[in-house]
Amino acid sequence: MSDPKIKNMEDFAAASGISRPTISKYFNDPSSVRKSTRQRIEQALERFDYRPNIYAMNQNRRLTKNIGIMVPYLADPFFAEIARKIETHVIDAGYRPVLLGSHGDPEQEIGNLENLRAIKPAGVLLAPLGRASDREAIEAFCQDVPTVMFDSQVDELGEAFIGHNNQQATELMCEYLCRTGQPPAFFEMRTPVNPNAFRRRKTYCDVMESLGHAPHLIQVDGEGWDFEEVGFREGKKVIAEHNLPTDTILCSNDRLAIGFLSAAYESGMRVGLGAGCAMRVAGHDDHPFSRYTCPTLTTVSQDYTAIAEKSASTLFELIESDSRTEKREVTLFDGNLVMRGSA
Amino acid sequence: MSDPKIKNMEDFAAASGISRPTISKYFNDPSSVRKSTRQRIEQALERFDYRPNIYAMNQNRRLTKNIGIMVPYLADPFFAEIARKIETHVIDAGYRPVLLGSHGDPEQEIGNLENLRAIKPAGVLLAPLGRASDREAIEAFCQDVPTVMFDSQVDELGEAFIGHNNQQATELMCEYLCRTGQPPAFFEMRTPVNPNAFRRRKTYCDVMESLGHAPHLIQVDGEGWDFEEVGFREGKKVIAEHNLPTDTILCSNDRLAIGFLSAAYESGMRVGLGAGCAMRVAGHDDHPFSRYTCPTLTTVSQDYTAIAEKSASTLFELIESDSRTEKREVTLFDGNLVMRGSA
DNA sequence: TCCGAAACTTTACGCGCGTAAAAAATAAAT
DNA sequence: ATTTATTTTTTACGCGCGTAAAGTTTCGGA
Repeated sequence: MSDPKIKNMEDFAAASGISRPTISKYFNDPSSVRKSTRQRIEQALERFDYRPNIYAMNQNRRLTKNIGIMVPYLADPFFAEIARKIETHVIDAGYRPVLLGSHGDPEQEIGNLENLRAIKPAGVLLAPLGRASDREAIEAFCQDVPTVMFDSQVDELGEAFIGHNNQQATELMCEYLCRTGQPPAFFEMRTPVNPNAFRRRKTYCDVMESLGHAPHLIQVDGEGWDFEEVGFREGKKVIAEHNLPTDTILCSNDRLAIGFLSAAYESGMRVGLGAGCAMRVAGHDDHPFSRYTCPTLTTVSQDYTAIAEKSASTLFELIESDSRTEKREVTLFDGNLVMRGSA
Repeated sequence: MSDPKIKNMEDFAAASGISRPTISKYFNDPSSVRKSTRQRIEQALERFDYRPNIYAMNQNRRLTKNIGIMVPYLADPFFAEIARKIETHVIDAGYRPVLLGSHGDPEQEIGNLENLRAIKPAGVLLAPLGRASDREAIEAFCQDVPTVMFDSQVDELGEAFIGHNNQQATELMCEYLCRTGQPPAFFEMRTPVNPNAFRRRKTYCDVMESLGHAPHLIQVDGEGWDFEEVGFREGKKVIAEHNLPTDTILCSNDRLAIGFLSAAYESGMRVGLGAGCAMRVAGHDDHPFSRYTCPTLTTVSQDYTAIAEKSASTLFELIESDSRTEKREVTLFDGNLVMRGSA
C-alpha cells in the first residue's frame, strides 16, 4: 500500500486516475456513474481509504444527505426503539440520521428545530411533543423543510402523518375487557401531554356507550412526562379511596399502567384474572417494559415496525420526488391485542 | 425590520457596521471581543437574525465545536438519562452535542466512531460497549480524537475515565444484605457484556469471604443487551429448581433484577421483607424503573449526576488546555444504598 | 496628558468541494 | 462503420467562512 498522502478529493482523483468531477458525482450518488467507473473508484477507495470532507461537501450541495429524527423523549424506551428503527432505514437509504430528543421540554423542541435548520437537512421525521409544542415554530419549520410527522400530530402540519390507530386499538381493548369481565374505567391524566390520549379517551367513551355501559373517567393530576410516577402516586390514591364502580382499569398508556400496577401491589391489591385477584388492569402501546410488570401487562400494541418503515419511506419519496405533496396523507396502523396476565 | 437580505457573514458585517473578521471572531468565542463590540453584534443579531453557515465554519476551523456523546444502548433509560445530562453540560459550555447510540452492536459502534471522525469533533465522551468493543478501533480513535471514557472502560484507553465505584457499592450492598438476613447469592450472566459486572462479581466474592460466608454465583446463559428477558427467563429456571442455599439474591444489575422480580411473581414467590415473603432480591444501579417494580427494588445507586458532570468537565479542560493529559486520571463515584421493598 | 497594549479594520488568500460549460472519449444503436 | 446518446475530462468559478499580516483606532493606566 504505497500511499501518496491523500488529503482531498483532488489527490484521490489523481491517485485513482479519475477526474475529480466524476469522483464528486460518485459520492453524490454512486449509481450516477458508469458501472466500470464505479468499480474503479471503489477499488481505489479501498487502497487509499479516502473520505470526503463532509463540511465542504454540504456547503455547496443543493441538499445535504442529512435526515433529522426528532422525538419528544429519548429516555422513554418506546421512542428510543422507534427512533432506532427509523435510524436504520435512514442509513440503509444512504442518508445520515441526526437524532434529537426534546426531553419533554417545549423550549428544547424549538431549539432542536433550530439546530436542524442549521444542518440544512434533506428532510425531517418529527414526533412532536404534542400539546406543549409551539405550533407556530413547527409550522414555520415545516414550510422550510420537508417534514413527515409520526406518533402524534400537531394540527395538520407536515407533509404526511404516520401513526397508530388509536380508535381501532382502543375499541379492540374495550370490547375485550367488556366481553371478559366488568366494563373498564378509564385511567388517565387530566391534561395529557399527548394528543393520542384524547382519541383514546373519546373512543373509550364511545365504545362504552355503544355497549350500553356508562363511561367512567378517572382523571388524575400530574404534569410532564414522568408517567410511571403519576400512575403510581395517583393509582395509590384511587385504590385507597376504593369507590370504583368496577374492578377493571384501562390505563391511557402502558407507562401509566406500570405505575398503577406498582401502586396496586403496594396496596395489597392482587391484579390479574385468576381466583383471588381483586382487579384487572390493562394498558396501551405494548411498551418494551410491559412484559416485565407484575403481573405482566395486558395491552394493545402499536405497530412500531410499520410506523417506522412507512414514516421513513414516505419521507424518502418526498425527498426524491423533490416536490411537496399535493394532498397531506394520513396513515394509521392497527394495533393488536396482547393478552398477558393483568387483564 | 428593514432587511437588506442577509445571506452571509459579509452582508451581516456590512449591516451591523463591524468588520467581518471581528464577526468571525465573535462567533468563535463571544468573549474574545470587546464588550461594547459584543453588544453591538448581539444587537444587530436580533435585528437581522443571521446565523453563520455551520458547514463553512467548520471547514476551516482548527477545531469544531462539536462534541460526540456515544453510549452503548440508547433504549436503556439509564444511558438515555446520563446522555441527556451530559448533553446539557455540553450545550451550556457552548459546544454542540452529537448523540450516538450503538444499540449493543459492535459494528454499529465502529460505524459510529467513523461518523464521529467525519465530523472532526473537538472531543468525544464515550461509553463503550465493553467486552464486545473492538479494542483496536477504539484505540486508534482515541489517538486521533481527545476522548474521555465513562461508565465502562476498555483497557486503559482514553484520556481519562469517570465511572461508578463498583467495589464500594457492591461492598455496601453485600454488607447490608448480610447484616439484615441471609447472605446473598449473586445472580449474573455467565459472560457479561459489561466490564463493571466483573468488578461486582469479584467484590461480591471478596466480601462474602471476608465475612466468613461461601460465595454462591448463579451464572446464567444469555447474550446481548436484553437483560430483563434474561433475568426473567433464567430467573424462572432458578426459582423452579429451588436448590438455592439462601433466600437472598443479589443481581448484578437492576435490569436483571427487574426480570427476576417478574419471574418470582409469576412463580408465586413473594419477594420482600415482611412476613409471608419467601425471598429477598436486590439490584445495582438505581435504574429509573427500579422504583416501579413489585415490590420496589432495593438497590445501590450510581451517581449519574456526578459522573455526567465530571466526564463533561474533564473533557472541556482537556480541549481548552489543548494538550493531552500526561497521566490518565480515573475517577470513581461512590454509590448509595437505596432501601426499598425488595430486600 | 501621553503611551503602550489591546482591539479592530483592511486586504488578501485558501480550504475542499459543488457545479456549470465545452471538449473529448466511450458506449450503444443503426 | 457511422451516427447518436451517454459518460467522462478539462477548465474554471464560486460557496461562506477561517485566518494571517499590516495598518489604524480605541482604551486603560500612570
